[in-house]
Amino acid sequence: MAKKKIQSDSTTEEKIKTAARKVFTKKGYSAARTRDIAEEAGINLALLNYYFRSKEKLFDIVMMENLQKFLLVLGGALREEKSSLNEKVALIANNYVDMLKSNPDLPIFILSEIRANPEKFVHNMGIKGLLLESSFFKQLHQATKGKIHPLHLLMNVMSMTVFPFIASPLLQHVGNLKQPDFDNLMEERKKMIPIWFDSIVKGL
Amino acid sequence: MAKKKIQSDSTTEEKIKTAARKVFTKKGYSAARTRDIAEEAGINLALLNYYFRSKEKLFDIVMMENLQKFLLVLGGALREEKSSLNEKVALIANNYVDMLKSNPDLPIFILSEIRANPEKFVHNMGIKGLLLESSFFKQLHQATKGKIHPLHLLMNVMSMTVFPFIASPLLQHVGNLKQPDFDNLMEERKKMIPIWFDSIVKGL
DNA sequence: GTCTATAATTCGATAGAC
DNA sequence: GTCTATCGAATTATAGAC
Repeated sequence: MAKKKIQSDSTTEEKIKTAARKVFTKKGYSAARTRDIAEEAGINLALLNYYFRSKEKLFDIVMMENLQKFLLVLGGALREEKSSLNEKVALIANNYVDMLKSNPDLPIFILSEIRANPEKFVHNMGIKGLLLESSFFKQLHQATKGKIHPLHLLMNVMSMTVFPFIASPLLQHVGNLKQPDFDNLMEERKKMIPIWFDSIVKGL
Repeated sequence: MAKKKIQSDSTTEEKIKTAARKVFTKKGYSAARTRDIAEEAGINLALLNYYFRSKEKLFDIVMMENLQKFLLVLGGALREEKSSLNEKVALIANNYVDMLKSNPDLPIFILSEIRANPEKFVHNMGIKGLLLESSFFKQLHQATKGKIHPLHLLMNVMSMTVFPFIASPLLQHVGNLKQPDFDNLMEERKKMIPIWFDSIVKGL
């Protein structure tokens, strides 16, 4: 408990983890090279194995951190007990857009690696029954009036928020957008997604 | 023009391409092994290079085919001149769900590879100005009443349709769904997405 | 056209000096 | 703890027999 956490990247171990996070998240497990990580960290290749034993063990750490970062946004809404459904949707949209503007490669990294290795990562995610028993899910269920599965509404919120970041290179091309244009659209979505969500619910 | 196309997989070249399509689409460029492709095709490794010269050249063929398959669904809606906006949305949702049920790895493959190599694949896509000048885009623009960027509406349709397939391993886990349950949800979305889209437009 | 055998390179990991 | 040097396995690609 008495950690000596002076700075984030002060120790060699932290420098390697920071570099690994950057390289793995950008290129994925298979395309990432341990030599790239070592160079990015400004240390020698041997040190990587000295601290983390293998590429896979280092990757697992990065994967778990990234998975937690991604699910924490949704988890934050689940822990809000007394807020309304629309407030939770607004919270999710806002927090995801803010987080993904700084981490645009995160969703496709997570979803690719889970798909490549479901049995390995689909556990230890801590939200197995957590979602289905949350007040958020109950609110979703009420909003559907029994007409559709509550998961549809959750899919819609997650889709409209996260997908544009996954498809951004394609969207920017077909929409003839520069990066600032795209960022502006994402900012607009923060306030529009709750409105759209409300329209969907009212139209059921 | 006078092709001798007897069967799809009759020739060795076609067998290799079919195997490559399967392995590359499932695992991506970096994780795919030419040996896996050769084994999947039931031929020797040397034959792969005899027909396609290199892993990368074979990959480029698969990538272009997959990119075309993915964009053709959207392109189909762009070519519908006289149908209404809601009809086009229904067409997109139906065709994407049908296609992605048979090719669940397709979207994440395309979007991952484009992200890994934007400058290489973002060209030759044939829909640069095609979208912005289409009657579909004009209809989207009219529907917004000048309140939001028309791309938002396109993003919403694509998101709600495609994203669930990208995130299916995660969604099936947190929603406690088996594969048939998930497929049923996707079938429901074919008819719900046009309704939800209409609600969004009316709520603007 | 198809195969076996192998070359050439890359990559993850380790031994050993300091 | 950190480095240089190198090993061994895996991978792409090719040479050459049939």
